[in-house]
Amino acid sequence: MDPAFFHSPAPAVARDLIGALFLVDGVGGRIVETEAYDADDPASHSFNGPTARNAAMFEAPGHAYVYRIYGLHWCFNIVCDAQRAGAAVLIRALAPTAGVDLMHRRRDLAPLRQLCAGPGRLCQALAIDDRLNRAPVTQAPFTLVAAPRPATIAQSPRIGVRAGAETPWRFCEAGSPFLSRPMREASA
DNA sequence: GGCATGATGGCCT
DNA sequence: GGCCATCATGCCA
Repeated sequence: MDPAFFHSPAPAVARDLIGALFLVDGVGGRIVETEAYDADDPASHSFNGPTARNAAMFEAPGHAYVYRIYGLHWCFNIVCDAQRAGAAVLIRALAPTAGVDLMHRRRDLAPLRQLCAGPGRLCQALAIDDRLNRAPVTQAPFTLVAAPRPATIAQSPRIGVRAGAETPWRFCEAGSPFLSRPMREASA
């Protein structure tokens, strides 16, 4: 994928990544769930400016930002927005397509639907940790290929955030069984 | 199905 | 000391 893909603001990149193929060392699948964050966003790690932890968010678009959450899980983001620093897209869930057996073993034999259904789970399945922080996602060991056709996108507030809880910057492939949580009903 | 809780690190006030 | 962009497990229904 061309680095220019990541030059747009975070919500646009988050939307456009739905359906893209994402692999680490040939293991992974199609992206079915993302969330956008930027520096004006009180839910974002970049909201209060650069720190040692979030330094990768201020790299050029197309770099990885990997951080540890709750002391034990990893979360994987891609820096975006060529106009303003501190924006990134969190990859939250994949539909597994490649290296399913290996992911199954790494995930302690979790069922297929839960192999990559959540930011911590997909990092475990793809063996992502802080060694990949600040690495360019346009190069090995990453493979990132744009979606062959536009997916049907559903949109909702983000999961697990308090500040900015109303901002609808979660993007999902509508109807996918591999989401971290079902899309909230947009009732009548 | 829902809800409560523990694990556990780094950053914040 | 409290708060997290989380997950697995246990209990109860």
